[in-house]
Formats: sequence, structure tokens, C-alpha cells
Amino acid sequence: MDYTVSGTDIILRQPDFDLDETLDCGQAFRWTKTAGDTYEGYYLNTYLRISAGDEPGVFRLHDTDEQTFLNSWYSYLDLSTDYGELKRRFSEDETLAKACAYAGGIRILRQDSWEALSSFIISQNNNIPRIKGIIGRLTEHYGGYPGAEQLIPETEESLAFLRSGFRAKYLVDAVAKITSGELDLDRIAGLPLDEAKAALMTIKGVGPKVAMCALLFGMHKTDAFPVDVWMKRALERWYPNGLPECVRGHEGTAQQYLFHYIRNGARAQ
DNA sequence: TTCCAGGCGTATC
DNA sequence: GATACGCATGGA
Repeated sequence: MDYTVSGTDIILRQPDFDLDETLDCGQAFRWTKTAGDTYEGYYLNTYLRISAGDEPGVFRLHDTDEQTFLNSWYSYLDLSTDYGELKRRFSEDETLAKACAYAGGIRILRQDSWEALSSFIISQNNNIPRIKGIIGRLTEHYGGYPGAEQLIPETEESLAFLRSGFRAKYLVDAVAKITSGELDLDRIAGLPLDEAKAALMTIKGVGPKVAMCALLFGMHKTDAFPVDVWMKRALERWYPNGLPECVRGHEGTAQQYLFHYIRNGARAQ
């Protein structure tokens, strides 16, 4: 990875990165494809327009500056992690080798913990376009992604404008537990995986899968392994006896390659 | 019309 | 602990 400043843009060179595979793969819900090679979205409430450059592995971050890049996007895009090395390790496994080859530009975004937790509460028993719709109505209503504190006045009834169905009461419970201090996401981020998962699961509507997504995408616990309907299929098909040794410590990262592969790439044999 | 979606709470055994 | 079922909403 390296970067250069070009006027009001940052030019990023990162071969293990693809905009579609990272920004539109079901881990974050606030990125919009605004042109064939361009996405617009946010980390917290910092806006970015990013496009793929003329040559592979080169990207342009528009209208930003070096400080914002180093303070926000370097971390958000997980640029300190060597995905080439991870893919080499994963590729000891035959299926993961195919998954990494199929979508080698996947990265695990380092999202805000509250945004990830609340987004994945909304995600349950739901589909990605509708999840984006609900989160779009939430951010439009609040003029940005609302923190838990901002949501204190909301009730299940007042959140009806989201059209999030039975999930509204789960959001209300998450807001209550976090803003009361009963749960502290920064503290949870420092706990061992099992304890962190158990703490999150005290929230109504947070089960094993939502907890793991919050830990993986919102607290960058790369050993968190969310199992949804797609991963159930992947495990039954490829790993009936468990995950291979080569993913240890990075189960969540491997999960993202497998998730994308079984949803989009792997054809039934 | 019916089925399904990055699941979970509840009841029941 | 496992299994069955309902759940809001909307796209396919």
C-alpha cells in the first residue's frame, strides 16, 4: 500500500482491493454506486467519493486531504492489514483458494461499533436492498447516522417511519442498554470473543449471528465468525467437519470470502 | 400467490 | 439442547 496526494485527491495504490467486493458485499449498508467505477458513502459522518483508477489496484479518493485520509480512511479501509498474506494462508484450503481467487479484493471494513451493531440488528431476517432502505430513512431523518444518545427519545411507535417491522423494538432496547451504561461497546471490544458475544446477546434481538457481525465489522474482531443462512449452506457443503486450520484467528475474514463466493460465484456441482 | 431475506424470541419437549 | 413457529416488510 502506498499513496500520494494529487491536488485535492488522494491516489491510493492497493492491489488487494475492489470497490464492489468491499463496499457492496453486505458488510456495510451506506455506500452507493454512483457511476460504473465510483462509490459514495460515509465513515461515521465523514463523506467520501472514491473511484477506481485507470489501472488495476489504483484508486482515487476525491476531495479529501492527507489528514482525513490518515485519520479516517486508512483505518476504515483496513489498509494496515496485508490481505495478500492472508489470502496465501487461506489458499492452503481448496475451497478458500477458489473463494479468494473469485473475489480477491474483499477487505473487512473497520466500521463504527454502534453503526455496525444497529445495522445488523436491522439486518435480521431481511434482505440487503431493504436493509439499505431502512438505514437510508434513518440517516435521512437524522441528517447522518444517529448515535445511540440521539435515539434515546425514540420508541417502537416513533420509529414506524423506518418501516423496519418487528426490529424497531430491538433498536430501542439496544439504545437503552448502551446509553444507560449497562453495556459499553468500547469495553466489549476489549473482551475475549465469547464474553463479548455474551454481553451483546443481552440485548433483545441480538442473537449469535448479529453479535458476531457487530464484533467482526464494528470492533474488528477477525476471529468472530457470523453464521447466517448463506454460511450454513457453505458449512454444510464444504466444511461439515469444521473450518480448516489455516483460518485460525481470521475466521471472520475467511467468512467474508466464502460468503461472497457462495452467494455470487460458486455454482452447484 | 407464495416464497424468501446476512435471525431471533418464545413455547414445548 | 433441540426443534417448530411467528414475526413486519417488500422484492422476486
